[in-house]
Amino acid sequence: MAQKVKLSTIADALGLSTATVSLALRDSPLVAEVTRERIKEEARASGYIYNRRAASLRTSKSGIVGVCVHDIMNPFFGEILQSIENELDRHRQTFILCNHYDELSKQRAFVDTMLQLGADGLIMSPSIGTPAADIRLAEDNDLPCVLIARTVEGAGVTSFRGDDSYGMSLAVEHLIARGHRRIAMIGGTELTSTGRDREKGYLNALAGAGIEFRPEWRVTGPRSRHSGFDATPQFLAIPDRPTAACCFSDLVALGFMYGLSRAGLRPGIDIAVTGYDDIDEAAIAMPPLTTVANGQSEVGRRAAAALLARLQGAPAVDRVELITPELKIRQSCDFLWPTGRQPSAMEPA
Amino acid sequence: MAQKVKLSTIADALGLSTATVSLALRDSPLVAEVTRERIKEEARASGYIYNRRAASLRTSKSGIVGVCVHDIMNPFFGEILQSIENELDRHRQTFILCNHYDELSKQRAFVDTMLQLGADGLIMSPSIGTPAADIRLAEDNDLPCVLIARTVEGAGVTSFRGDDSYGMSLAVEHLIARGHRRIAMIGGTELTSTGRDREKGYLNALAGAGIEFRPEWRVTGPRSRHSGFDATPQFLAIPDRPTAACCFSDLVALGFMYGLSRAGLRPGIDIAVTGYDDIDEAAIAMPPLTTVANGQSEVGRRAAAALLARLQGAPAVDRVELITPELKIRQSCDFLWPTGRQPSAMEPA
DNA sequence: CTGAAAGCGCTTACAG
DNA sequence: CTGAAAGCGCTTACAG
Repeated sequence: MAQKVKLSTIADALGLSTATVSLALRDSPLVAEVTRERIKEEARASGYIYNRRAASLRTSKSGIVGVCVHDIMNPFFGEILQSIENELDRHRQTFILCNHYDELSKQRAFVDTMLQLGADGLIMSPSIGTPAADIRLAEDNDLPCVLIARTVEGAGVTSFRGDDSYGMSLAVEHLIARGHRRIAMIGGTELTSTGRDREKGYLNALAGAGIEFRPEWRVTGPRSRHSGFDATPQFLAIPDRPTAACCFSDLVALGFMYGLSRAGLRPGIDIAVTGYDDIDEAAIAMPPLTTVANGQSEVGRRAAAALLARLQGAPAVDRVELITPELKIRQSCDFLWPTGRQPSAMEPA
Repeated sequence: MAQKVKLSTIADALGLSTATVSLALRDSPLVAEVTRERIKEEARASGYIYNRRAASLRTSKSGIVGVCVHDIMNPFFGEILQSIENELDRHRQTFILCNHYDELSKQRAFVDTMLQLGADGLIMSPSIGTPAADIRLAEDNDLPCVLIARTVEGAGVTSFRGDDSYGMSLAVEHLIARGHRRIAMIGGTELTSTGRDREKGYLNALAGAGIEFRPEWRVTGPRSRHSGFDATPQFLAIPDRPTAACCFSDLVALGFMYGLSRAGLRPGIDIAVTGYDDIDEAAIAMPPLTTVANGQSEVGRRAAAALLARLQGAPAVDRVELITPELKIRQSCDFLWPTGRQPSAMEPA
């Protein structure tokens, strides 16, 4: 390329002013149809590239929405992200993605960048340890925020997520209804609202059935497939071994089932297992995973819509919007292997 | 917040010029130590936010590197992205991520945005159907590109990827060495260099062992876990059924193994299976997946390093840098189930 | 060591 | 319907 072409290049070539060119390129009816077409043609022919920094500096709108989550690779977020992206696309907002891996420093670097770039809004699944002040800092600097999946107390913004406590109780009640009395819960942490709420649901369901919870049933920590796998030995070592395990997420359940198989146990037969999220894989897994649909695309859609409303000037509202989860019964709590042989789930391993 | 604070706000408060403030904030030795500290303190106290658009407009450097791949949720890319991010972080470049889902229009929108934002560079796994001209457009507008995972002929830039043909031949030769003569290949498409090269490796290995390829062995298409699962019936319907399948990727293999189990067949026993990529899950899967390590973190690291060199002024070079893959033998080609029972892989289903 | 001034490429009142 | 001019918030020579 010879010289960078800018508005004035086009204006000069056509004997017009930059004002007219600027207006025409943005389809302003103020510019005569013919002029507009000549301008667009010239822009195309000269390889003009719109300088968004300059425009944004002038207008203080950037057309950018930042989206930041802790685990981009988790299919749970995949679905949320896709529905956010759809919604944003339709409003011609550019979607900028970030994976903070639950590292506060990474999240802060991203929020800073968004601030410096003059992003119009932010959607995030807040990192473990996010202080409310971090959210308020963004809000105070004209960067409207909407939260997904997790809640930050006192942040003063809306967060969209599934009703984790209710959802987990659905899974545990299902297990209880199938005759299980010793039920472990694998994964999740006190450090997130998700972990706390799902544990609450587990405990509530147990209490509701008059089952006395034993602390050794609670295996905290795992939030990924691999750590679900790694938790298996700890589960197997629980005295008076539970016959069932409700897992923090599908990923944890899937890894845990691998671990069970590795130990010579048959998930769904020797040990009943439930997941959480109902990711795509749950339905094709072996055994197909009984889980809780978490409404991810609704979370994404509504979060994006809420942010878009904020961009139009709607005020921040301090509220959590709960999406009602739904139990998906498949076969991981009572599985008939294709060979035709089906021992009872209660049969000792 | 009352008023937006900018350089001049700080300058006025301290009785200095914006030039001095600007210099001080960027740690210029031109500014006296004491002055610098006073300025930084004032910036902190007043909640100053650096306006990157303004700076970037002035300097025509943005500190942004765009990264665009077709499947962010694939752990294969997860590892690449993480190593790119590490490398970029160390050079204080902001990493902006995009998932183009193999849709050319999404990729184009992203490249456009990067151009308009004045990004410094671009790393991408080009979408199916990317014309070389798309890459050249970016390069011609001062946006240096480096490709990963896939190659675009004639683009004139460097691409980093595994030696797919060699890698696949490793997997197939392993199968052949274990006695298999009827070997299917599941997944991948002619539309990407990856698909073409892996198929080439499969065909070469067959030919090298004097095995005559039969067209019905080639099940094209699947590139995800779910489509690998869905391909199972087609595989099972192949006349004179193959005893083994080499899969296009680990994800395809994992889905295919689910499909096999669903059909009452035992992966690793009734049908030998290989994957490709060696994602984290391969080692914990049941059966543990024999696969080909594809050097993803090296791909990421080297691609980032190459881009960084371009940002320093290194010229574009038209070359493909092949990372040598490595066979990882686990048990999916010869599996001993924990129950102790181990039928031959050749035994009819 | 610090300051005054120009300029990056847009858009937006304001005139005409 | 079109143009002249100011200004968004920085940084960079250039002076002093």
